Amino acid sequence: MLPAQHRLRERADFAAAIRGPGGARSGSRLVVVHASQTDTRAGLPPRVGLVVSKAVGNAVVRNRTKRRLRAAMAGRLRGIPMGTDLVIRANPAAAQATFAELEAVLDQLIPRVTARLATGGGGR
RNA sequence: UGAGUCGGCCAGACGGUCGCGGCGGCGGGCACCCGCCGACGAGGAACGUCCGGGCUCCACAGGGCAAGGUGGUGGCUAACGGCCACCCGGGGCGACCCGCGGGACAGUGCCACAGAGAUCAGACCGCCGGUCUUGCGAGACCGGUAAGGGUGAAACGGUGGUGUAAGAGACCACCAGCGGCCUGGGUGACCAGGCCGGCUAGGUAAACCCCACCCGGAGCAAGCUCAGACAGUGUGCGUUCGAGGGCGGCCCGCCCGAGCACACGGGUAGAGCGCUCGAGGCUGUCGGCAACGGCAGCCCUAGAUGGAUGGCCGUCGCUCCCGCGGCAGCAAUGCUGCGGGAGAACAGAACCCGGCGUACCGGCCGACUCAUCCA
Repeated sequence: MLPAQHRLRERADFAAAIRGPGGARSGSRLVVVHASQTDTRAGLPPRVGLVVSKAVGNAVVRNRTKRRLRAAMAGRLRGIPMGTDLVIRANPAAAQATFAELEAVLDQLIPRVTARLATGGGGR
């Protein structure tokens, strides 16, 4: 688990990051990254939430996938702007990916969504 | 040594590094939070949610019906559809294994195809007797017959005899099976033996049904406490002659009872408790064939809530494959050394226990059976 201040835990926050106004999204074969920024959280630490559905695998596979994504994100929190909420959604292919592959795809996708937020825009 | 049966256990190990959860301690601080240290932190099935309980709420959890479940006997247990022992039936040379194992003389239904006939059965062929015809080979009609053939999963006991025109439990002996009685053994299911009877009875209850026994309902989003939010309006019924409610159905009884139902509109779903000390685990001992129980000592062993118990790296061990060697052997093959490669299952607590069922790479230990060899 991530430190408590970096955890996204309310259902409403998940919905806002995935579907809310002013959100950005970028995806690949392994994962999809959603991001949003709201004025009420300006200056607060970034938060991350994970979505791993049953399509990914059984409980053991889902747990392992979440733990790897969580471990990969723990070292990348510094690179995320203050006040940003991120939701990482795992695709079924993520279950077979190695840790290095997951790290590579996150390094590619996270700068892309945060840049889209900065340009004021909902890059869909 | 080979083949096999049963039972139990394990579920890679160690180290480094970066993290997480609740708990305890210390400090900053004392609203809330942060830092450091310490021990602890998934399974044999945590799984499926198929049974049984505890616990919580429904006033008590009452009677009957319906529905549902269970089904050899005795025991164990909080309880069970579980477990143990035994009985009966079946399989195996054996260790042992398998059985949804009450009732088909309470009633109803069904039994395809084949076959002449399928449950108050049935004369197709055959066998026997009589009458008639005759070309003396036989044929037709009437009657008797269930011993033989043929069909079928199943054809109204089996073998031998008496008997007869031919036959038949028509009669007799023995055997099988059925019913009744008696004696002995066992708590019992049942077993052993004797006598008598009528001579013979199909299967299916996982079809309806009958019998005996069990069962109130809902579930931790149970339930309790606190905090917070909003906004009511209209219609109908009713206040001991009573609406409505009592958590899946119906009736009776009992209880609560001043609000309830419907339509439109509005709001909330946050925190804490429940939440882990329990039919608890381990060891020893006693009783019991055993399941299990009694006693004594020691131990405390996950409690998350977008959901912790992990991510990454290294070393060693295990299994399999390939290559090159060594030893034993006629050979198949077995053991072993080095190098390279691959693999490591099924699966993740969510109130807690007792079971069942299902999934699973492999490894270890013990008891026993059969065959062969040696002594």
